[in-house]
Amino acid sequence: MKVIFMGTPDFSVPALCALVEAGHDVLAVVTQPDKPKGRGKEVSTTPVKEKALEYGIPVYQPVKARDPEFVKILKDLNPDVMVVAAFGQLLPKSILDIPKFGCINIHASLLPKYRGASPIQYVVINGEEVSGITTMMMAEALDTGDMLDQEVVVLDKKETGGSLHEKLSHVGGKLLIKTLKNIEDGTAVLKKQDESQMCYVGMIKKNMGDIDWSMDAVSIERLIRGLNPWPSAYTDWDGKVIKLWDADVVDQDYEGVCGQVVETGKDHLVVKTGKGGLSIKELQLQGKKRMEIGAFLRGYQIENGTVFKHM
RNA sequence: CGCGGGGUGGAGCAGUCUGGAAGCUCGUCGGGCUCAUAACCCGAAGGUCGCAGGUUCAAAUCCUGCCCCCGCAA
Repeated sequence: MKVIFMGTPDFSVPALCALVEAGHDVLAVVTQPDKPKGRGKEVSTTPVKEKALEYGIPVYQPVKARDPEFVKILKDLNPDVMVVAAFGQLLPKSILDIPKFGCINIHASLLPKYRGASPIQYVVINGEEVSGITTMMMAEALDTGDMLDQEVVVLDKKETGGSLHEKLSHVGGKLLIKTLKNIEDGTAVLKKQDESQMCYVGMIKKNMGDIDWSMDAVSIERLIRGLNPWPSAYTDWDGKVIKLWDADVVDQDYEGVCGQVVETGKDHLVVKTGKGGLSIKELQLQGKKRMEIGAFLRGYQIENGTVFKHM
C-alpha cells in the first residue's frame, strides 16, 4: 500500500522499518522539526528522520501539521493509508480524512486503558502486570478511535520504562503489518473502546522523579523502574543530586525518619521509606557515571543516619 | 561559543588551590587463624596520574591545545 508515516522518537522507528521490510510503498515520512539539543546545543534530528534518510524516503518536518499548505502536500501524495506512531502533534480532521483507508495509530497500551502521552512509564509506575500495543483508527479526540488489533505483553518483575519501551516498539511494528494486511484484505474488524474502562495519563514531568520518601517502598521502587532511563528518579544527598537506577524493596520496618539511611554495609545501603525499606542497588551521583552500590560505597562514606531529602 | 562536574594500579575515591617520595576503601594472588567463612591477621603483585606540548632543578599538581565520560538546561 502507499503509506505516509508519521512518527518522531525511537519508539516509532521499528514501525517504519517494519513498513519498509514488508514491502509497503512509503511515500513520505513526517516528523517533528530539528531542534537544538544536547550538551553543546547542537541541532539534532529525530530518530525517525535518521532512519528515513537511510531508506532514502522524503522527509517532511512541519512545525504545524495542520497548516493548510502542508495538508495539501499530504493530499497530493494521495496515500492509501497514514500510519501514526508517537508523532507528537494532534492531527486535524482535514488530515485524518485524506487517505482512503484512514489514519492508523499505534498506541503503546491496551486501550481503552492508558490513553495519553506516557502509557509506557505509567504502566510500570502503577505496577501493572500486563500491557501491550493497540492499533486503531484515529479519531479527532486523542486515542479514542475504534480499535483494530491488540497484542498483550507481560511485564517482567524488573521491567523498566526503557525495557518495556523496547519490547513494545517492536511489537508495534509487527502488529502494524498485521493490521495493514487485514485492512487491505478487507478482513479488519473495528471494535469500539469501552469508555467505562478508559483512563488517561499525561506527559511525564521531570520533577515526578523527585522521590518522596514518605511513600511506601513498593511505590518508590516502581517509580524508579518506570522513570528509568528517562527522566529518572532522584533524591538529594547533601546538596548533590543522586539518581537511583535500581533498588529492591525490603519488607521490614525501621526506626527513624523517612529518607534516612538505616542500614549500611560493604555493598548495601537501605533507606527507610513510609512503609518498609529500600535497598539501593545502582545509583549515579551528579557528574558521575552510574555505578553499583558496592562501587559507590568504596569511594564515598555514607554513615547510618544520613538523610536523603526531597529536593 | 548555554551552565557545571570528572578522567589517578582491576573498581570507587583522596591528593591538584599552597609543585618536591603514588595515598584510602575494596578486589586479585600467596600465607596464617578457624570446624568453617564473604570474618579476622600478615605479606605481595599491579599505575605512561586521559593525550600532546610548555614552564621548572623538579609537574598528578602550574600554563596551552586536544580527546573522552557525566549532571543541568533545552
